[in-house]
Amino acid sequence: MYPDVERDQAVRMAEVARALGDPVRLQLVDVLRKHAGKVCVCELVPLFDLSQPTVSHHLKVLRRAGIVGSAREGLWAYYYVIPDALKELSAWLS
Amino acid sequence: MYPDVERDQAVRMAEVARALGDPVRLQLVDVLRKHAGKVCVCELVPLFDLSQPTVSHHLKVLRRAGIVGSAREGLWAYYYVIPDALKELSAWLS
DNA sequence: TCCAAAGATTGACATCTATCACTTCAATCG
DNA sequence: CGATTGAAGTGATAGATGTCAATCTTTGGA
Repeated sequence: MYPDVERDQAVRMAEVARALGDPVRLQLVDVLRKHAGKVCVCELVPLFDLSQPTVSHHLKVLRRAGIVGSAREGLWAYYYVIPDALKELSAWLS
Repeated sequence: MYPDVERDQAVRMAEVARALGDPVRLQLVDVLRKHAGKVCVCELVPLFDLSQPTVSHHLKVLRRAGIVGSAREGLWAYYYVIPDALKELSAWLS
């Protein structure tokens, strides 16, 4: 009925969707996007009623999915949304 | 730093994203969308290297997330994408 | 050199998930 | 009615996930 032109693409997009499939991670991305720059972890943690390691874990999931990147500056770690990381999924959804 | 204007919205969108966070389910939605009408389960099952109950399970997940609907017609069950089900997430991603 | 602070990692735990074989349910047709 | 067929439900199981307390690592300052 249908050739699987989509298999690899589906795997990639599902990976991104799964990473966004948690309210905390979706809000993290939302904050990072709205700030249009890098945000310190120390600012992100107080936004949630979660321990620091848990927030760190969610950021790691987002990083693994290629949605965010991080940069250390001194004691602090800054996170930012990787441009175009959401593009493929966004285009498919539209 | 940021008021949680997004909490409920984030929960809703994350629910949709999580449902799309599996390659099989994403492909199911893709097929249903492209057919722009209802598709019989008996046509969906052979598209995947999965048992019929597993495909049925994935369709149930999509139904619970409000992404697809179903209609029985005689022996057959037809599934279709619910219009606007992906709208909120799509708009946020854009 | 030693301490304090930011953030990541680890270990543990309970819960959820994807999958299948098996069974059940519902509807059509002899 | 009885048999057949499409599809959903059940039970089981291996693996993933979200969370925290405790620990480790790295960096900057006293």
